[in-house]
Amino acid sequence: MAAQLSAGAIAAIMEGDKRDKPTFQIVACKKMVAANPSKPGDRYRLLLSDGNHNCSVMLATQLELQSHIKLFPPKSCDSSYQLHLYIHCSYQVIVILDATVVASADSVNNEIIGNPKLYQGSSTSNQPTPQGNQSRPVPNNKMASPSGKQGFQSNIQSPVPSSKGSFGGNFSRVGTGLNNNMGSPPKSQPISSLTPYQNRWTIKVRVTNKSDIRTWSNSRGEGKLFSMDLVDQSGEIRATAFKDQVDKFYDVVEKGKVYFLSKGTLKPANKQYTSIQNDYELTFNSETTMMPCEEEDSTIPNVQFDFRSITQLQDTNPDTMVDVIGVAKTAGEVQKVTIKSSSREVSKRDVSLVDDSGKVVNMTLWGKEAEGFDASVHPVVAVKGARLSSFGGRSLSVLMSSIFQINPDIPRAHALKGWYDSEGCRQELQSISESRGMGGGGSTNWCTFKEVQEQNLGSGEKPDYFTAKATILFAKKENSMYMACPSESCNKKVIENGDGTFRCEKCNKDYTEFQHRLLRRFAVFATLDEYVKCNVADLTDNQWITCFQETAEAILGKNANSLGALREQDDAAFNQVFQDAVFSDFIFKMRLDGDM
DNA sequence: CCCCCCCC
Repeated sequence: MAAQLSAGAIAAIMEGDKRDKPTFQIVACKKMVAANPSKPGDRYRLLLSDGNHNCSVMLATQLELQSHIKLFPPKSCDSSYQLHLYIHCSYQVIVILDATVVASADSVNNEIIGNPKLYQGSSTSNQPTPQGNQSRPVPNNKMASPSGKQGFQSNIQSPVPSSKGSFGGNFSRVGTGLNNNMGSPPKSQPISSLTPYQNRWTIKVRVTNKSDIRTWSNSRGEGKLFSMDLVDQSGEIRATAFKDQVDKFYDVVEKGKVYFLSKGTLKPANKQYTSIQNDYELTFNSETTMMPCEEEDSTIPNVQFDFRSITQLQDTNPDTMVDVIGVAKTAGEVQKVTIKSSSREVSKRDVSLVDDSGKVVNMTLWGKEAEGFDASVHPVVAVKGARLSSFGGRSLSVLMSSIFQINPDIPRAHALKGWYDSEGCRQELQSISESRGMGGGGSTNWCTFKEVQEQNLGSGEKPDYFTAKATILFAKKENSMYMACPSESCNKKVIENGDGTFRCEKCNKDYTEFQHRLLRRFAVFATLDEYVKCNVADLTDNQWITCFQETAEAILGKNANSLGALREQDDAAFNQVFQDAVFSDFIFKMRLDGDM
């Protein structure tokens, strides 16, 4: 028994009417060129028939609907299927958000029902394609101002199967021209319906995050950019403005505000750098317009988190971006660290984050967020787009692009705070981050130097870290000490002024004293226990390593200042210190710098 | 067209 098609539904939908769960037949199916070759998700365009008309539609990729595709693989494109469809119609493009098979191709003998003609617009006289009415006037966002009057309610029956909750019906249909009066509110479509296949659209979005302006310079050129996170009921997307667009939009865009945003280039998103849930991201171009929405529209949500519990982080691949929420149980002191690549100094603070999955994770804050953080009141911390790393097992870093919120007013935060105050604060929770200074731990990368070579460690752009048991073979004592600035954590080499004072260029100050500092080079031989047995005489795997102050002091068993004094007073004893270090064994945690 | 996000 063949199901009835919803005759006339295509024309009705295209002309602004709404149809609940119309039934169509799929008369053709075409796999599109992958939008993002690195992503397995394919994109399909279907030719639907309501018995009267054909219409080309897109399947939304973000939906679990992809599983339906298995029912009509490209091989059997010519077969006919009937689908019970929930559709969302937006600017000249119908995007299928959900569908149910109600009849197989076999049940209609693989034949096309009726004699459908391509739908070519409401006036069928001279519209060559369904896109043929592009020549009609389009809403002019510069003239239009939102009045709060709602347009066509798409009234989607089935919520999008997504963690983001229900897919509200606040999207409007635009652009068919029929009910498009100039001066009416800008019509918008959902973020989730944006694709590279459609280039005229308007979305109504809240800016939930806005970056500073950043400049870049590389082999492909240089320029400046800023990026922002945009959210509506249907989802989220990241947008970036370059160069001229920075000048045009940076001051217009205000975090938290709602905008009508029209036109831009959609391109595949690189998920490596964001936790924004969209296969695409948006690049502003010369046609892009962005109009503030005059009145606050509370139907446009704010930041959308997709939290993972701390225990789940153990099973999440490192070097990905995650959303996390937890209670700050403890926080370390602010530390000043010097960035190797730029010699820049930044503040960092490690925070222990706990949640009701019963686990603790270490999260690093940087800069002002590190300096201003107070864990004594155990605030709830929510982060969108924290970087998960494998350091110490699993740990987190809050990036410049992350959204970092303290005590956000969301249900999950209140629940966590309640859990912490009533029981969590007294529980002994297990950390998924190795505590600092520990030599062991499941994640320690034990290597011999031979293995370091075999694995090409240190050949990437980033440094590699490994741990080796090694024997000191030789301690080079020449030029191993220098006169350093006496001020704390400066360590800059001072210049002797000749009058008994010492100049530090970094501090721009003269001092009456200096401190000795060590910068040591040791030849070492790395071993693993079974490796040493057969290779102890083989010194091909020796390695020069550089040790800074604290490590060198540990190896030599003397602090730098006493060693400096010894050098001046007793040359033989000074030399003996270096001799004594030879053939002693240590466990070294080493950094092998990349990009050498 | 960025995608650096630091340290152990």
